[in-house]
Amino acid sequence: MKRYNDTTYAILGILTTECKSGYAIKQIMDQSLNHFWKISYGQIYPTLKLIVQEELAEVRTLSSQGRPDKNEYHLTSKGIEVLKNWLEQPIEHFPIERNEVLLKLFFGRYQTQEKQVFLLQTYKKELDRRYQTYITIEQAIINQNYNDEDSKYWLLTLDYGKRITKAAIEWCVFTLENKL
Amino acid sequence: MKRYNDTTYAILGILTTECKSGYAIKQIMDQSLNHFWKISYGQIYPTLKLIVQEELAEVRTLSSQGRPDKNEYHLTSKGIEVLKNWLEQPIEHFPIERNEVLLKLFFGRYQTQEKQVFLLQTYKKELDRRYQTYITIEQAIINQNYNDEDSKYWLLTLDYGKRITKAAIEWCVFTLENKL
DNA sequence: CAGCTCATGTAAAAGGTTACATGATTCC
DNA sequence: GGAATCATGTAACCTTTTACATGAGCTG
Repeated sequence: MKRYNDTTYAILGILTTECKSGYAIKQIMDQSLNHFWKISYGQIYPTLKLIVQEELAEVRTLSSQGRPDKNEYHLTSKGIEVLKNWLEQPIEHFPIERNEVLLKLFFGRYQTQEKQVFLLQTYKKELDRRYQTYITIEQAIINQNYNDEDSKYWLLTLDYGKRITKAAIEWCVFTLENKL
Repeated sequence: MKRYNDTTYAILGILTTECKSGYAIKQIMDQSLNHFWKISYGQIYPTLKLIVQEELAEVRTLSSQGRPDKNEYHLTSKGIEVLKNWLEQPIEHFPIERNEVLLKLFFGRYQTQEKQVFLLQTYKKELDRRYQTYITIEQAIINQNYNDEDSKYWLLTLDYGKRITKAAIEWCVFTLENKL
């Protein structure tokens, strides 16, 4: 079976939900998947074109008065097959995050202690902000989609985000208190 | 001050250590920075060329018999200035890791439970392997470089790696036991 | 004598971001 | 009246990976 990149599979996956336009894909990405996947319009629209070319989805154009036309993409059975096949394949590349904060700290010898403290405090603020965002999304999913089959899995990914973020916050606190 | 990309700063930073050739940069990357930064030869050699062009480092070619010539790159004072300046700048992009495991789990509805379990077990194995690697590197740093000023910071980044990885492992265990 | 390590490098392709262009509606 | 939202899309650019090329010495 022909292979596509992960971005294509991510979009294919989102097309199984209510989100069926380029704009809606971007929205759900920024809201619900933001902690482990993000994507720009510069990828979304060309990828949707590819998906139609490959007959993984069909496009239906809805012209609403006033607003620009909306393209709705609906998965074909081939599209669903391709998605399911990808889901069954073992993971090839386990993620290694690129972390600019750690990169700077790695060369901390060339920085003043004051700047190091500032770096970690800023990082901690960002992590705190994220943690709160996850809780907000979690509540939104629990309130809105409690009978949706998807929500179980969405909550699992959020739990991951929360745990990782909490560990990172604890590292910040510990490092600021004891290690610099 | 002229801006370069993070890869350039990473290499600049490594050139402050004993590692001064393209090959040695790749080695330390794969060993000590691997948990938050990685890089390929396809980036290293062109970037080193750029660094010399920009007069951030000077190159000294050592021809050893038998082995191919070795290029040693030594930072200029301008190079050190550029590095220090970057270290002082606030972080622009806080990392968002792309996680294929979570992406697949997000669409878990289209996968069998059996495959979900396998996915998480494989991920856990990889995380366990990583955790062990961090401990090994930690020991190596403690034994070899205990009087090196850098080692303090290197251990801090390893502590981060360990904490994050441990949190991820705990999520795997919890999810496998209660949530699928 | 096969395979690994040391050592440098390039070219093509893939992947991704940013900036731009367009334009109506709705909210403050 | 200005800003945000809805909505689509492209082009240039930047970044990164992969595959290739070369070749000696050392290890089992």
